Amino acid sequence: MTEATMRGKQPSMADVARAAGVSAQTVSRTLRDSPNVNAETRRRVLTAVEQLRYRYNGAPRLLSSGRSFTLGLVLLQSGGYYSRSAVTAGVEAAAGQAGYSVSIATIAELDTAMMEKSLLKLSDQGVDGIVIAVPLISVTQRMEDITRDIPTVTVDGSRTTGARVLGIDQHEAGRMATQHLLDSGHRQVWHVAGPDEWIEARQRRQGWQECLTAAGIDAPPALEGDWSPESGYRQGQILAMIPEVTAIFVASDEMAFGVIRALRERGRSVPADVSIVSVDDIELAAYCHPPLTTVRQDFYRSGAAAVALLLGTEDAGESGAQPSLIVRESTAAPRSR
Amino acid sequence: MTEATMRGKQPSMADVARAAGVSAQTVSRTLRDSPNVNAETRRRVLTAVEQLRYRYNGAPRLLSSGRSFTLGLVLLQSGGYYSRSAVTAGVEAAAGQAGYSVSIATIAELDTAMMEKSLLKLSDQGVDGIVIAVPLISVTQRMEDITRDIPTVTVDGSRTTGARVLGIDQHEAGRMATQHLLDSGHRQVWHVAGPDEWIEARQRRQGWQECLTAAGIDAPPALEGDWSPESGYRQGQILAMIPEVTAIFVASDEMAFGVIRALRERGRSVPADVSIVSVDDIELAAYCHPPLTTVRQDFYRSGAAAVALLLGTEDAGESGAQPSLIVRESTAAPRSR
DNA sequence: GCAGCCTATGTTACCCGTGCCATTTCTAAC
DNA sequence: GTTAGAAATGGCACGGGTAACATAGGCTGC
Repeated sequence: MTEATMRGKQPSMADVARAAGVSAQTVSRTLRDSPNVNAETRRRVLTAVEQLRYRYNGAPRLLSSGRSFTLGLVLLQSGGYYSRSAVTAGVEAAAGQAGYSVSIATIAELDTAMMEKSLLKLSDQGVDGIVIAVPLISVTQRMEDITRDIPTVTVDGSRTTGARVLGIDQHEAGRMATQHLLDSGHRQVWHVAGPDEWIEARQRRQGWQECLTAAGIDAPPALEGDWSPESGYRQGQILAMIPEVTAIFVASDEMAFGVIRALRERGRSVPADVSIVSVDDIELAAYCHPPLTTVRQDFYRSGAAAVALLLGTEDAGESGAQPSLIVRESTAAPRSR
Repeated sequence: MTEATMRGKQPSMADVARAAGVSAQTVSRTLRDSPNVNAETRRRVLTAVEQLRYRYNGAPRLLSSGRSFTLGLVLLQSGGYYSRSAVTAGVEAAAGQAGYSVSIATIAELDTAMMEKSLLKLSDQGVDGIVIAVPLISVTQRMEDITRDIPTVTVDGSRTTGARVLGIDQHEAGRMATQHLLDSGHRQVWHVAGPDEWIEARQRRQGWQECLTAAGIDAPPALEGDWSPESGYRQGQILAMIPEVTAIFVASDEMAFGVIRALRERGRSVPADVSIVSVDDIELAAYCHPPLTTVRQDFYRSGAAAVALLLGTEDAGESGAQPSLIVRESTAAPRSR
């Protein structure tokens, strides 16, 4: 029958304090697990919280301390579903552990204008830090301006200044994939790369290139997709027309699906005629036909590591998990001529 | 050289007011396009805003309004990567349009305890509404308690009370898939269902069952997977051993990958020996071997519709898009005996 | 018995945009 | 010239959690 009960308003800490017969400060301390609260008092407070259905309100803290205990996560809407999910889960888990919540901003396309908008949106929300899981290489001045005051970590991307970058060793992934094909007896390895804007695509390509160079092989021109299976299909159609192609390193599992389909349609069998190695090890990689030989990466861990870096809680520098080659049936020795 | 400039802090309206030689109230009015502001004053204010790089701070308004303008989104960490991404994007887009931000809570497993924890976490964050994209049928009293004060919408799930449910017509999806197989000449259709806890799995199974019943066929027992390709593989191994199986309706594309692999390993070809229809139309469905005949659903739209429902901004009840059958190569007429 | 310290709790001020009301200046109408 | 009203602007309080400081007991050690 109190006023607070009658009105539609949410109860405040003051209401709880009144009900429990303590001060608001004590309520605050209780809810934040501050050490100096008597067990009996705590119990009374928690009972009052329960009864009044009190819900914490973060706005005042944001107002006075400037900290929201919220991290922003920028994601690309399409493509790379699997890796994105894993990164998201990793970010959220690590953030949650540290008492932070995660606010998302998805961008429809990889485009600096949308990127700016997302960053601005998160910035307006007062996030304490930003994890960018969209590895855009070109960075505008405006983006720099927005993130100047907010700690920012880019998962596997590149920023010109200020922001830190968490690198998974994509270079090594490219090298491993290529080396496996060479070890299987192939004399040349072709490559379907991701978009050149993505630093992980670049690194994988560099790993491929350098591995070939180290083996004394001139790398053929790389073909470029956009991570979608459809783009893999298009590049695969081209590769299917080149008779000497016997081994292809594809920059993602999803594109590899497209490449394999194109090859099959042109009568080139995998792995009998052409061997394929890709990167990601998505769940479906083991269940398609043929099961994909691929380089696995731990995206969950990357996401968690990004948060650790942001919050300065990382235990050590060894945050990035090493890639590992999973050999399945999409690779074989080349047909002897 | 003013204090505000020296400190790392963001400038406030008061700083702008000082710089422009007006009161904070006038700055507020100017920025909100209030009518009663002199043109010359407005110009001075805007100049000061520009110079000080003032950026609006929403926290005080949140404080006064008691609303956080944040929605919570509960997601399952594993499985159904594609649909989850699409739902997320839809939710975030619709929320963003309405001026809301989206805070995520992922749960590792489909489990009521984790669910409660997630809801509690979002509740503690003071979200204005919750979208549950984890369609758990069993709902605990505690969950009801937590969400009593927060508008909640479950995408494709079921809640006992209070919370609203946004249904895609999964029933129809199951019916369409089954009917297509019957139309192709099959006399019997087997089914690999999703977990019974998921209402969408139940509905799809019901659609399958009723379609068979309507055709005067006794439905065989349904096999149950957990949405993962691996679970599809296990059920597929069983079905491969039953000679009379010529047509299978699989409740998700990802499980269908597993089923096909199991059939292939037992020497049963798709679609020559066994036809497969699944649901989702993930991007990879068109690029595997054989390309999947599947029922497409618009998850993005579901996510957006959920937010509309939550915010009461929905234009009409026709929020859920109808499923549509995409015929590819995993279905064919049964081998004539 | 008192200094010294720790524990438990209360009091006050602050964060900053905005609603409400007060005040000033100017114009219009009689 | 006086009054009514509009336009432009300022002053003040409010919202709710929390840092910082203040206060009141209780305990230890000599």
